[in-house]
Amino acid sequence: MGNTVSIKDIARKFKCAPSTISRALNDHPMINIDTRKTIQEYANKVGYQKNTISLSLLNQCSKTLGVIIPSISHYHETAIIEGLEAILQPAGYLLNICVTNESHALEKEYLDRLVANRVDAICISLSQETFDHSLNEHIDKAISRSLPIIFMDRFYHALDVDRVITDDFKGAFIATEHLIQMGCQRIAHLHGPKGITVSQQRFRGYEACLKKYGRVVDHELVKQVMFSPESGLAATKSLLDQKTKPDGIFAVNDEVCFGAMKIIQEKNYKIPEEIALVGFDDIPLAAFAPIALSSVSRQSKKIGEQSAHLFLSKMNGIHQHQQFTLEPELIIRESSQRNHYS
Amino acid sequence: MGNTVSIKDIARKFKCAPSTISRALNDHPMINIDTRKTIQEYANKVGYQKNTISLSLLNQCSKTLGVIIPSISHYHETAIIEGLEAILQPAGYLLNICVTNESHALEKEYLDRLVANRVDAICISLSQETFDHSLNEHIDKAISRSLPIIFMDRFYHALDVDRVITDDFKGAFIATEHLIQMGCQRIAHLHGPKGITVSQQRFRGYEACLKKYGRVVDHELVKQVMFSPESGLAATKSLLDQKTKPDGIFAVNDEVCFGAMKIIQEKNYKIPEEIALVGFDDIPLAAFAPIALSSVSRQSKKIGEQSAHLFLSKMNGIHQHQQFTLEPELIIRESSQRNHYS
DNA sequence: AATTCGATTGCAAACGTTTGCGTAATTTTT
DNA sequence: AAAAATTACGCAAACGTTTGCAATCGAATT
Repeated sequence: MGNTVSIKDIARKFKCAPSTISRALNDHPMINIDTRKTIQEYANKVGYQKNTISLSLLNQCSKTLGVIIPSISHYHETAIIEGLEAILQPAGYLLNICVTNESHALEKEYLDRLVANRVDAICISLSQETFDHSLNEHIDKAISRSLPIIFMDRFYHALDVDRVITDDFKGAFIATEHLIQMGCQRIAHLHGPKGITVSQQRFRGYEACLKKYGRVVDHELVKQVMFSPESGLAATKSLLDQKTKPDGIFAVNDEVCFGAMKIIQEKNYKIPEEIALVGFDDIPLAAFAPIALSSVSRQSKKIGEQSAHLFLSKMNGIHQHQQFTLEPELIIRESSQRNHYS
Repeated sequence: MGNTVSIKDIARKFKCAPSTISRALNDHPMINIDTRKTIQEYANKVGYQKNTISLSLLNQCSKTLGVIIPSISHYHETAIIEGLEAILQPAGYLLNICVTNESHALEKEYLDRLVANRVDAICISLSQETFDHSLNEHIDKAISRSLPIIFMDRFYHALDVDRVITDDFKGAFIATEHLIQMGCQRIAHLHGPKGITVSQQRFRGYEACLKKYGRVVDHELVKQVMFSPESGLAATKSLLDQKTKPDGIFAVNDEVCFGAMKIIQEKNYKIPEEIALVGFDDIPLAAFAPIALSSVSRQSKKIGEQSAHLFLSKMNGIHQHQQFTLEPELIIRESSQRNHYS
C-alpha cells in the first residue's frame, strides 16, 4: 500500500547491514552509540514502524488473544471485554474479537481463522448450538494442537481445561432464598434458553433452594424465555393469565425482568408487595428500572480480568489447568425489598 | 508450544519441494490430481492449518481491520461492532478491537500497535481527549503512511477523509420539533459531555429548532451530563428544583433519560403530560423504560455496516474519499406522545 | 614485531508461504 | 527418428526482522 519504510530501506540509506539497523533501533550496546543515535533519529524522522508480523513469524507468537463470544449486545459480554482489555492492554496484547451469534458454524469458522492467524490463546464462550449438540470436535482439535483455550461462562464437557466461570447455581440459589425470606410462596422462574449452561445452572440453583426449604418446583411456574425483554413480557403475561399466579419471580437475566415489569405494572400488580422480582447480571440500568431491580451480579468484568490473568500465566509457561469460580453477589433493590425479615 | 505442522514438514514426509505441497493444497492444476488428493488427505489428517502470518508478510495485507472506540459499554458501540462483523466476517476479515476509554494516550498507543500489526485499515471513533485538544498528530501520521482510516461518529478536522456518521444535528432537530409539536413550551436539554462532537451537534440541532420556531435557548434549561443514568438523574433534579421548570426534555442519550425518569417520577410529575421526554440512540430497553421512551435512532448497526462497505471498497482499490451521513429516525413512544397534534 | 584483545559491523539462516521460471520426463506431432 | 509439445515437479527469491557467529580493524599487550 505504500510508503512504509522497512529496516532494509534504512540499511540502504546508511550503506550498512539490516542487522546493524535492527540492533541500533533496539539500542543494542554492541552498536556504536553515535551510530545508534543517528539511525534512531533517522528512523523516527521517516516514520519507521516495526513490522510485527515478521516478528510473529519469527518468534512464533503474535501477542494477540482471540476472543470468541456468542453475542456482544449485553452488558455481561462487554464487561468481560473491558476486563480483558484492562489487563491485556498494559501487557502489550491485542484482542481479536469474534461474535458467533450462537452459531456453531460461525464458531468453527472463526476458530479456524484464529488458529490460522496464530493467536497466542483463545478465550471462548461456547455458542448455544455447539452446546446443544455437543459439537466439540473443533475445540478438541484446537486443544490437541496445544493452543491454550480458556473457557468463559459455559462449561466444557472435558474436565481438564482452563476456565473462568461464575457460580450461577449459587447465584440462583441466593436469589431464590432471598425471595423466600421476603415471604414469597409461589416463586416463578423465567428459565433461559434450553441448552445454555447458565440457564440450566440457574434453574438448578432455583430448584435446589426450593428443595432446601421443603418445596418443589411447580412446572406451571417455570416459563422458558429468550434473553430479551420482549420474551420476558410474553412469558410473564402467560404466568399472570393462569390460575396459579406467582408472588415472586426469579428471572434468568435483567433484560427479561424489564419485560416482566412492564406487563406486571400494566396488569396493576404491585411490585414488590404482590410480586417480588429478582434478576441476574446487575446491568447498569437495573437501578433505573420502573421499580429499581434487585439482581445477582455475576462480576462480569472480573471474569474478563481473571481470564486475562489466566492467559498471562499460560504465556509465562504455567501449563497446569486452572479453574476459577467467581462468587455471585445479590444486590437488593426495591423490586424485592419487602421489609419483611425472616 | 507446538505440534503445529508446516508445509515444510509435509514436504519432508513426501520427499518433495514445499512448493509442490503449497500448490497441492491450493488445488493447483499443475500438480498431478492423485498427488494432490494424497497430499490433501495427509494434510487434513495431521491437522495442517495454513499460517496466515506468513501470508500477511508476503502479501502485505493482514485481512484484519483495526477498530478503535472510546468505550464499549453502550448499545451504540456494540451495535456498530455487530454491523462491522456482519459484513466483514463473510469477507474473511477479523477485527482487532481496541477500547480507549476516551484516553488520548491509549488511543495513540493502540494506533501504533495496529500499525505495527499492519492492519489493512482502521475504523476509529476518536477519544474525547483527542477531540478536546485537537491532538491529531498520530492520526495525521497514520494517514500520511496511506493507511486507510475511516472515521465513525466523530468528525475529524480535515475534510478529505473517509467517514460514516449520523446526522446528529438533524436527529436533535426532529426530536425538539416533536416536543414543540406536542405542545412543550419550556424544552430543556441534557447536554452531553463538552468537547464530544455528538454533544455539540445535538445541542446545535436543539438550538436551531428552537430558533426556527422563534424561540431562544434558555441556558437555565440546559444542563451538562455524562452518558449515565446517574448523571441524568442529578441534572434533572437540579432542573426540577429551579424556578423555570421544563415541560419537555430532550436528552443527549437514553441512559440519561432513565435517570431523568427516575427523579421525575419520584417528584410526582406526570410523563408525558407534565414533562415530555425524548432520548437518543433508541437502545433496546427504551421501550421498557418506566414510561416507554421516545428516542432518536441513529442506526448504530448501519454505521458499522456502512463503514465495513467503505472499507471493502478501499480494499478494492477505490481511493477517493467517501463520506456517508445516515438519517436519524424518531421513534415515538409513550414518554412524549401527548395526543396533541399541531 | 608478533600477538591478543575489544570494539564494531556484516553474513546468513530462520520463521512459513507463494510464485515465476527453469528443467526433466513423457507424450505427441512431423 | 527427430522435433515439438505437454506434464509434473524443483529452485530460489521474496516478505521484515532477529541473532549467533564470523570478520574486520585499530589499539594495546607481550
